[in-house]
Amino acid sequence: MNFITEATVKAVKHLYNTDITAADINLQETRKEFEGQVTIVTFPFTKFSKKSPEQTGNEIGEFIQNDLKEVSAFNVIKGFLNLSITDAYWIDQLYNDILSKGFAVAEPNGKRVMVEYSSPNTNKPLHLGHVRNNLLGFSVAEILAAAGYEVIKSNLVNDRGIHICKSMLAWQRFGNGETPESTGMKGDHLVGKYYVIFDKEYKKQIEELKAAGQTEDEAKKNAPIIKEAQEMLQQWEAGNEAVISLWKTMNTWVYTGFAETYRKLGVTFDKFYYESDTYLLGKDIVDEGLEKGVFFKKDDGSVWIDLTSEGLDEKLVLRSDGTSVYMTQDMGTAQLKYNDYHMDKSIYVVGNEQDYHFKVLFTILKKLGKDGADGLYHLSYGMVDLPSGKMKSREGTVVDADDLMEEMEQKAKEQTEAKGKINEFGEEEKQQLFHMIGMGALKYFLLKVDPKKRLLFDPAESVELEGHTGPFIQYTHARIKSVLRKAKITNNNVTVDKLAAEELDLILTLTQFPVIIQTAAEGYSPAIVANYVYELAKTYNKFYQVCPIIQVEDEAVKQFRLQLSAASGKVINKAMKLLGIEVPERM
RNA sequence: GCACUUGUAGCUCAAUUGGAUAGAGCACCUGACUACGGAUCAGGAGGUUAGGGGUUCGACUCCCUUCAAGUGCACCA
Repeated sequence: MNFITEATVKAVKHLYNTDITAADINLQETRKEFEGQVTIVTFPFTKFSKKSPEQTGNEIGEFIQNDLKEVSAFNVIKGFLNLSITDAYWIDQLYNDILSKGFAVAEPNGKRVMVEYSSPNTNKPLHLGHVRNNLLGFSVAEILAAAGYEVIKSNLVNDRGIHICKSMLAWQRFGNGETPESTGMKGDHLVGKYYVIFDKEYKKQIEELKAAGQTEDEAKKNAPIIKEAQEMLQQWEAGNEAVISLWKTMNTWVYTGFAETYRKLGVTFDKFYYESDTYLLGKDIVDEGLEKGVFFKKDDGSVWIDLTSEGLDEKLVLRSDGTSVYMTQDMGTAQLKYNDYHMDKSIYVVGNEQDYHFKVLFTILKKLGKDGADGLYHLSYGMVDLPSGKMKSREGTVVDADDLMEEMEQKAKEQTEAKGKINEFGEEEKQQLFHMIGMGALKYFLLKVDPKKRLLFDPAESVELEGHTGPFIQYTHARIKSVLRKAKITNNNVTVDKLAAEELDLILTLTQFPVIIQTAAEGYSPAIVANYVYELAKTYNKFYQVCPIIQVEDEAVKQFRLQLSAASGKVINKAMKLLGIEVPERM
């Protein structure tokens, strides 16, 4: 729509002798109830036109209509100038833009971005909250790549700390040598089982101590099992061979399990960082900060930064005993990542309970004048709630990722078999399809909501395959493919005299796709893509209902509609790919 | 208590970033196929955009305020 903007700039210059830029022009799609396809909001121009909005609109409209052969008519309603663009222009858009190879393929913008997501703890399996994180991270990475960035997907694995020692200790104590092989359990689930066992035992001991007269706080500190876990952590840090060996063994179980979950989720990573490697980093940055006067040292030796002038608090960056805290580590890891990749932007996909932490971290790095500090962004997302309330691991109300995916596939299987359209599929082909549909439902359900909002996960609604869902869009794709199987495209450039309203709508929607990608990339929001592709599928279905394709007699019209269908299928496929969702040929 | 986030139809979500009469899906009613795929389409009903003020040609969107929900405010990660 650049040519409209240019003509508007020209019109304003000519009529009112005022220079404006493209940014001053508010272009939007014309609302359905009015004539035209493109609308210019002319209220802002009245400042220098010194005329009523209507008169201003008419003058600009007249100028543009004379200036551009593509503009066939215009009308003005209040401060809205609606332009009608010729069918010939839209048909040309279909062939030379939408159906061209380069459509919605952004030029590389020469910028590199890292998206860090997933970042699991290695003491328990992934749950629904992680699923939201993983899908968001993966999709944002795809969208950024489509918008022209070079993308590195990274995963910072939290593989050390007291929580890991808890699982290790409980396994040592109560495990009887169980392994994933001996039990047939997925490794991450097995380790998670012992994390739960630890917690049970810990609670039991707390109760015992309380019964013996200790306060809650005392009991929590003095329970023998927690002391043992702490001791184990110290041994781990001291490099005790037996502890390290157990740690390696159990972590390997977990990684094998995670790899399976990631594979099913369809997410991938280019680079893994491990906290066992990075937890000591950042101390040199503390020194640097002290030198630069950004940090200060208290009498007890602890190091702080004063952020009260930024509206934040004082924050500890190094303990009085010289050991690191979370912040120290994250400063060091940020530096490490930057040294590795020199990226222009660095996205952290982390839940919104850490908003404050990242605000502080980014402020510190900026104050230190670190390279890349301006490109830091916390993609903060809301928690996932269940209809019964919050997910709590200790109360066993978490939704396990593996179980969830299994259920979704099962539901997809039932529904698909009931339709009976894929009876000739082989067994493996069927399984793939069920997985595709089940995951399509799950992914779409989680991604269609604005990331920053809390998400209510209603299991009954999530397995729904009708309405505003992933399978609805997949179905539309399968339907298009079915049409294209039955009638072949033989003419690649056929034209028609006049477009039906539904055809025009469809082309208009299709042309928006590149803009949608850019908007989604700027806002780090898969939801924008998700809502767009739903709109597109609906628009296609409407077209499909009203406009016969194969049955139409006029061969030119038939060919044109086939092309339009092919274009729709292509864009649906691409858009869904940005969400990490596959679309089937039939279902 | 302080800070941040959120609040839109009965429910789950949109709204081109300040634009026209706030749109979809689910649920509820009414219609459309012996088929170009009905996992679809057309229509009906459903709203004081949490409440109240303000800013302006124009406010779900910006500002102030009240209310409600969530999260954070460790020498934990």
